Amino acid sequence: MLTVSELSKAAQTTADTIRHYTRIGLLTPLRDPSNDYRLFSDTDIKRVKFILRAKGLGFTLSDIKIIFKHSNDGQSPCPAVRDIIRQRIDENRSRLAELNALQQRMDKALDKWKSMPDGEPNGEAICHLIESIV
Amino acid sequence: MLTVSELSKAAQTTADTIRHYTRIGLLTPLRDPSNDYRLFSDTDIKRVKFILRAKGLGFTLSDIKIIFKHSNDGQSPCPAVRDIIRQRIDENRSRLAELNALQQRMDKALDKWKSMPDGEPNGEAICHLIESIV
DNA sequence: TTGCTCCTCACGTCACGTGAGGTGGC
DNA sequence: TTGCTCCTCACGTCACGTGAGGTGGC
Repeated sequence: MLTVSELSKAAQTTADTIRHYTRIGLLTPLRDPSNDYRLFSDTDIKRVKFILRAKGLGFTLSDIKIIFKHSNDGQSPCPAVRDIIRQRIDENRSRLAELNALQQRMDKALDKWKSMPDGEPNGEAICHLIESIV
Repeated sequence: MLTVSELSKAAQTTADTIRHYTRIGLLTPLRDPSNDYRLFSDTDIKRVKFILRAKGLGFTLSDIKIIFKHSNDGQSPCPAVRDIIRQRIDENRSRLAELNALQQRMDKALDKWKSMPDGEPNGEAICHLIESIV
């Protein structure tokens, strides 16, 4: 049996993360009756490593909850896993497009501002640099 | 004088957003004593448009608060604006790098999984698709 | 009475991180 | 007593969105 910090070391994460996963039901440790410490099994090491790996592939904790549920119910989680990652890929593509567009706007602005003086505040503008951008 | 929804229309946003900006102190409307409605001025239209424009350049609401503070104190906000956008550009660059790396991992995984069958749950693996990824 | 806009809490989002205050065994 | 690990709240993060429950004038 492992304590919170032992598990966190074995799975290469923090104790607070382990507590968080316990809080939201991704882990269900036993409790030591004498001091209420969480008691994890070796299987929990696998579970945490699985969680971290899935997160690295873009799965959210709630996605992972669904995967665990299928698996606990004796169903193959694989079809769901394929579906979910397709969604996450689409979302990430949109996010990337947004951030790329933002990056261009920022670069353009900073470049334009190089040739502009700092303005003193007046009734007309709050900051003419920002207001000069379309 | 404008109500919440009138201002939101004039500035092309939602009434809830206007209420939010009021809550956090970016806007400080007067109040109608008879019904406690927020009362905005024409200057507030400019302010909200400024907020939306700055957000579009990657400034956070708390950045914008700082800009407003400088401007209200009679100082030019321009030097701060240049500093802040450089930070936001750096942050966005890191974020983009992360998301690009994630996109590659996801694409690679989905591609690899095309040639792999769905596995039935067993004691060994939770989902062998995910566990097959380094 | 109905319909419309306004109001104020206060919670939810995502995945934790961070105090604050307290416990148990060496 | 000191030091270490553990525990449980409960709030903060970012920018709102969303009920729930109530008001005021046509």
